[in-house]
Amino acid sequence: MATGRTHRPATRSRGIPEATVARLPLYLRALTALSERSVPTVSSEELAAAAGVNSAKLRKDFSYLGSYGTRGVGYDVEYLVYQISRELGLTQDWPVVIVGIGNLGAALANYGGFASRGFRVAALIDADPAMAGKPVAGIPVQHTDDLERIIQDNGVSIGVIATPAGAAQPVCDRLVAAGVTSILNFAPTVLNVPEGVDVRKVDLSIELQILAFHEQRKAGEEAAADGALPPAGAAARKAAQADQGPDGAAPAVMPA
Amino acid sequence: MATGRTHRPATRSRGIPEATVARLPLYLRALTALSERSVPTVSSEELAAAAGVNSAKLRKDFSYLGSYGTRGVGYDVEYLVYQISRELGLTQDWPVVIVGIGNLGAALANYGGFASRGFRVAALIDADPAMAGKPVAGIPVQHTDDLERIIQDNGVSIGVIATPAGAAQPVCDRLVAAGVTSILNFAPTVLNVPEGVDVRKVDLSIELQILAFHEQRKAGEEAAADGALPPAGAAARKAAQADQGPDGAAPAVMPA
DNA sequence: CCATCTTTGTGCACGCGTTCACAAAGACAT
DNA sequence: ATGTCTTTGTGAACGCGTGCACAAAGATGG
Repeated sequence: MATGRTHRPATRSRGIPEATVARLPLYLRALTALSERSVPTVSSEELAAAAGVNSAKLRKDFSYLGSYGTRGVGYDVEYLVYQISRELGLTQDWPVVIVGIGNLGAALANYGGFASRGFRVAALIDADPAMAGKPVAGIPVQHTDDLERIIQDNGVSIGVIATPAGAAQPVCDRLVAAGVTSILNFAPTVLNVPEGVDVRKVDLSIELQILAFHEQRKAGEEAAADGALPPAGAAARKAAQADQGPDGAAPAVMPA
Repeated sequence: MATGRTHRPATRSRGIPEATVARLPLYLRALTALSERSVPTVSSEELAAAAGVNSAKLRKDFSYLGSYGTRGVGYDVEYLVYQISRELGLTQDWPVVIVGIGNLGAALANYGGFASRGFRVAALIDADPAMAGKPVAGIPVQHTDDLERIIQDNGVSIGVIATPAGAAQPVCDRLVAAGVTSILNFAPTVLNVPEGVDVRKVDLSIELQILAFHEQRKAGEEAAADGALPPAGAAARKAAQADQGPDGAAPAVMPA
């Protein structure tokens, strides 16, 4: 989403599909685990199983990066770790700022997964003056007033927004104006950004709602499949006590 | 992902595309905002802008749910809120358990977005005996030993995993065995689940790595576009001080 | 009642992503 | 050196999702 590139203009057309890019971190994680166990090589079948994807897909993904495998043997784990890291830009250091140090922001600051792969929490920023100076995860919180200076001083190009929904867009605008070109948004809002700025969003509520949709359908199907077979899961138990099936006649509001 | 349904077997083939389902919560959020402002109707164009999608896509999405619009006028906001809520299964109550009450788990428990839409945190579960009984977000933490009983007693079908990576799969197995059929996974691991169980994953590290990829490419393109135009953003500043371009000759490890 | 104007609903074409299936490539044993 | 066996890399077909563009539908004004 929000991958607003018009084309592959010049610079060499090594266009790696977006879907592939999204899987590279998955492969990298699996490979890192193998590396720690000192496994020298791995086949596409094994690695695909570890990453939870189809092996043909994995091979095609790697083919976009170049031919790094050896037929009859597989892939050299260490070499592949390096190649993927380089492709993802993880061989360099990425200073990151987190804006909005509430429950979620603090949890993110404490999250170990950040530092593990080239990402470094350069600063924590919050609008609450009472928070200023207070250390979270060993880093003192700074006030929003200094946002622009902080971005500039640290050469930050990746920002994480963990503010309430209402504050997200203004914060986003200021981050972008200060030079941030990639944003990870945890606030439940659609962010408007100029071309050239990438936004990825993480929304817990949306994920749950998608799960609820499938859950409801499972319950509906089980209920529709007659009461012959006894309900086994909690979903069936739930469906039994649900007042309204998934496709009942509209009970509440009706338009004019 | 992990939408392991073989087909639409029977029950009526009202197959709503997965991509559409993923957007429904987005529409619902925008519509709820309109509803709170007492806006009676909205056109596909306006709503699409608010949700950040193409208007044709929005209309097609709604067409899967039925014909709820009025040509020349638009959509009735209240009616649409109800229809989407019903389709997503949000007219009923979904008890949810959160397993793993560390930084992230606690933040999730405190997150207001849960309760807002039919989701209720039924229980918090952690493996640390020292946590047992301690209230988080007003809910006492219970020990992992009681996991099965808690699931059963509360009729839980949706579980949230916020444990360390190593604990995720065992916890997942126990949740599924106890009747949970939908899992939201925050642990950085691939979860193996039997057919019929849906898993959605949220991985902060992966999102950042995807951003880093695009960020690196932007920096590379800017650098390749000659030094004619002065570097404007922080990314360009960063690229200038980066030791290695995105496509330099392999410097470190090399395979045999 | 008719004409006009707005907005929906959708047929169609296009592009991306996935998967199968297989030929080419190389390791390894004899 | 040669044959066999494993595994990669990819051509090709298919299906899904997206967006254009337009006809149908209904509201609205005269």
